Amino acid sequence: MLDIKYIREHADEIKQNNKNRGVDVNVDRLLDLDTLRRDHIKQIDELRAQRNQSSKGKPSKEEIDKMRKVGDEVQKLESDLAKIDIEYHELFARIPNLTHPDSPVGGEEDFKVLETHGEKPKFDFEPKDHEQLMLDLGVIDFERGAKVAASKFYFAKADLVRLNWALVTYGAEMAARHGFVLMETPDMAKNEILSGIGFNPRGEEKQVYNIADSDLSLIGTAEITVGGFHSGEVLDLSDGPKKYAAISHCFRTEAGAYGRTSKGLYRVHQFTKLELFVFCKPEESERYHQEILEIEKEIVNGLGLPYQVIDIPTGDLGGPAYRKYDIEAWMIMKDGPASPTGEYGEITSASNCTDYQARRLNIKYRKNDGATEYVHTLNGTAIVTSRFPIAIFENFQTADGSILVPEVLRKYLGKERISK
RNA sequence: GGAGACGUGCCGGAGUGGUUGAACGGGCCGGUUUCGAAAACCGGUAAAGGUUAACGCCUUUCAGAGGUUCGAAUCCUCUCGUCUCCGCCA
Repeated sequence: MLDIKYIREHADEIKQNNKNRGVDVNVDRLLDLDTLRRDHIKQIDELRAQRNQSSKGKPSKEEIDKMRKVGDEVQKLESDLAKIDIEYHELFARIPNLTHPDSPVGGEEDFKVLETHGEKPKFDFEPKDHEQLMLDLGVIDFERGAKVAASKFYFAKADLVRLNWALVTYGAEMAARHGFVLMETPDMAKNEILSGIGFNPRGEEKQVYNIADSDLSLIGTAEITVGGFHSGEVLDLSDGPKKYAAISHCFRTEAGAYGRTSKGLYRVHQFTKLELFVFCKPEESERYHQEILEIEKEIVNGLGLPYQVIDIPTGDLGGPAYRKYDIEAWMIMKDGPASPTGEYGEITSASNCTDYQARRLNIKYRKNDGATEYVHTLNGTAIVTSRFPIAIFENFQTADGSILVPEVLRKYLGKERISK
């Protein structure tokens, strides 16, 4: 959510920004509704003031009659206002965040490569993709995942489980070293928290599973629960920002995603993720955005994966992000392009959401002068237990079909090679 | 899951239909006093929205939503949460 005052005063900028982001919202209609809305509020306030004036003492019969009429009028205006509010909020919620001036303008394929690290592997044998490798090693079972739950669910087994745990532990220790407080969160959240973070819990574009007979949904990322953690609070940031590394299961319907890269583990309905989240002062958010990216790079560097860092273009930022960096690891992905380059697949994503989420979730901090102001929120992936293993299996496979475990994981995994 | 109690400001805690944004106490901030401090005394201490050039004025908010009423923190309904007891369980 943006500041309606800002939209009023910068309508043209907002329209251009929406266009860059590929979002079609009728800004003029929103501003009309805003005017109408304020007009109604003004009238209601005036009538209420009248009524309050008369209710100070015990009113006479005539006064009661008069006040009854005022009351009716207020009620009518309020019901009109309620209707206006619905459309107003519906439009307002669809306006995306402002955009960093350096974000490349364009669609999904117009990303900018900022950095490239590591050497792509050279195999002196025919390399396999992760699905084949995992099936051969007996560490994954998609068929039974489909039997028990649905297609695109899976059972991880044996050393894949150990690898997942090792990755999470490795990532968590790295995050903790950087001052992030470790957290396990609920795997469900109220729909109002989902929308506050920018997920749409209902409607055609929804990406989440709803829980029947309740106001809850399964979370698509711990970003939702950690963001909600401080909702409605005024934070004390005098000792620095609030930094959390939160682990949760993540559930995604991936509706409409078929046909995109869907081989193996790349796009599944459930995975586990360690998410970094920061609540900070507005002037610090660009700095912590860099810090999150640096930690992600440290994690991926430690694993020895070849990767590139990309600056996400305006058309692919989603609603809440002001700027977003993804790390894409080199992958085989024989089945189709993981990213538009055809060679790299997203394994992490770091977003600066400025005050967009904080406004909706009402998260502020107290400034030195005692006033309050919305915080900035940032989030980034530390570890994901689906795409990290993809990259590890595909990059570190050997001629006999076994997988060389990255050095940093060996102490957690207890072995240096995953083999039959 | 069953039975009961409760949910008021930064905190404790009054308040059962009409100057109650809310007594009283604590905390915090400012001042007086003091060489300084403590104590004492005095004053201040919410947020959101509307309006205004500004001072200010107005509206809303006593868990949340809805209802009754000319008028609700106070009455009614539902939801959420907390506590106690029972059951169940990791």
